[in-house]
Amino acid sequence: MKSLLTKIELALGQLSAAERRIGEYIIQQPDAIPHMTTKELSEKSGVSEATIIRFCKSIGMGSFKSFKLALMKDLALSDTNLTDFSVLQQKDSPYDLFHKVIHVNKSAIESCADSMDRKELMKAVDALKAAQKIVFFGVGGSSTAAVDAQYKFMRLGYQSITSLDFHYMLSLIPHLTENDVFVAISTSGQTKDVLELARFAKKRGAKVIAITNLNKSPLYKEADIRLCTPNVEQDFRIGSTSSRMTQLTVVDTLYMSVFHHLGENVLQQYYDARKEMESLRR
Amino acid sequence: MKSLLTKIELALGQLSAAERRIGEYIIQQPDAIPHMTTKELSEKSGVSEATIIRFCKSIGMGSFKSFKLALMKDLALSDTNLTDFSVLQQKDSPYDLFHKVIHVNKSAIESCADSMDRKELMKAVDALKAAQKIVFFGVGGSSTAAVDAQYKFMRLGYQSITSLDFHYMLSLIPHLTENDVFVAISTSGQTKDVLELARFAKKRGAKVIAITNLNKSPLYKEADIRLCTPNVEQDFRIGSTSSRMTQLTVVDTLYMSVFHHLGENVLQQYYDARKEMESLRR
DNA sequence: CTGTTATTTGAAATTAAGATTCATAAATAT
DNA sequence: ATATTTATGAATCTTAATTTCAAATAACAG
Repeated sequence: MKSLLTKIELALGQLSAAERRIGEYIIQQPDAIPHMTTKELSEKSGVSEATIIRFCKSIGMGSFKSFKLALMKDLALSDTNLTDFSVLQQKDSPYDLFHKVIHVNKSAIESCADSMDRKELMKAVDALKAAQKIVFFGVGGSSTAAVDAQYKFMRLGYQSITSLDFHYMLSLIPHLTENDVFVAISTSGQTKDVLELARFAKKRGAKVIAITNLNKSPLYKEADIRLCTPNVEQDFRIGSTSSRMTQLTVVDTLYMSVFHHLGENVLQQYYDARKEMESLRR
Repeated sequence: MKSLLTKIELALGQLSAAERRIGEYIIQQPDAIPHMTTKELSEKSGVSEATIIRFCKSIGMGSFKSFKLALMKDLALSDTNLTDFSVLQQKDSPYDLFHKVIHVNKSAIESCADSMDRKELMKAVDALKAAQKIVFFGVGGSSTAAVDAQYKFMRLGYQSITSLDFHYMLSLIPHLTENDVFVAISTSGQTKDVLELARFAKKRGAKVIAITNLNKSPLYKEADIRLCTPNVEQDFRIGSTSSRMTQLTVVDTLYMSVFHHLGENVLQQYYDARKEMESLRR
């Protein structure tokens, strides 16, 4: 069966100038169409609303609504949503951007599967399970993952530490031993602060786990255990948005694995205690 | 994973009389709904159109349209039910868990589209654009989003503030004015600390934006602007993993929208300055 | 009880989306 | 050069979705 998009492509020749404009626009950004209105689409593609309705009829759809539905079904099936999405259009409204963000974040997470090494992951989980102290460190965009990880492992009963302050860390690391784990988070693997602290921690005998892009960076080379995030396009406009999603996915995995090993009762304790605290407050 | 219909069935108890009527009608004739208009459905189920809209919000859908779409997807998928994922198997290896986490996170982000209201989003972006100070607050799992947001808006040149410390916030809020924005982040919308600070900020005249689940929580009701996250299944074992992903997606959208408005040069400045700092250090 | 407040609800009004009409301009044929 | 067809968008109309508002009812405090 021919996909709707192929059909449009073939039809392009037969269409009038304005209708062709719409067709081309749709082929470029098929994922964006289903949540658009005729008005939006008309503005973005530079034709009138009337022409859009005519376009739908031209390619054999009874109404704009049917067209959107058909397109949606099509996209869901063919999974062509890998269409390069990078371009931000000048006229994008917040709602457009919202859908683009959803798409970018989803595909970032999806591509996590490619870069992860099964054995390294297992090693990391084993190390964390056995750890006495766990220290997380990341700066800039990567601090989000560090903070999140710290919180999650604290909930599991670990002595779990993080700070954004380099000097705080400098004072902390001397107390690490070979029973402890230092988790260094850096997308590029080249961030000076992270690298230096990781080296320091390693010198103290702690196991160093790196959550970093799959590449030949210093951090990648020097870590004991490497949990790799995919090299998602680092658009400086989008910032670290995508890489943060991948880092968090790795963190979630570590958390789930350790939690799964410890058993449910651990968290139950946490919740019971928390409830009590809640009732005490004020 | 729970189907939309199961979700409705479970919600029946909580709903008001009229809303329950709709719910029951939908459960009886699910296939018929996607083609109906609010008017038709209101006639058939014997309630007003307004109640139908309210029903959609009650079960966590941003609009009647989103509801119909979600229902359609649900019905289409019900046969091809993928790996039932909800249960964690005893023998799951870290690598298995990794793939489950990927799946859960992806679908959480996907369902963001259902609960977001286009107009509220626009209002939020406008408010942020015009803001003098922006304060983010979230505790527990939601602190991650607050920290991330604070960082992102700082990069855009805003006076952007967050802290985990309730008392720090208490000292900060008196200085807010009607030119400022307070962003309250809470999945449940019932967290005491968040709620109290949001009220306080509102009293000071600041605009209150809530990033919270679509439900009838106090925070939802009292906020000036509501950015709703979907009611993803809250398994206490998985923790706030999914809801954090949805919160971050909302934050990303706000960031992208404001950035897109300000123009690229803003961030360029930030990067230039940062490079210089880097070279100065040590 | 009684007055007060919150909740539920549908009628009516508003807003937004989609489809149609019609005048105009360009292309083509005669 | 004139008539005829075709393509197009502005304005209009129609329908659908959403919000507002006021009445009715339920819950509650004094």
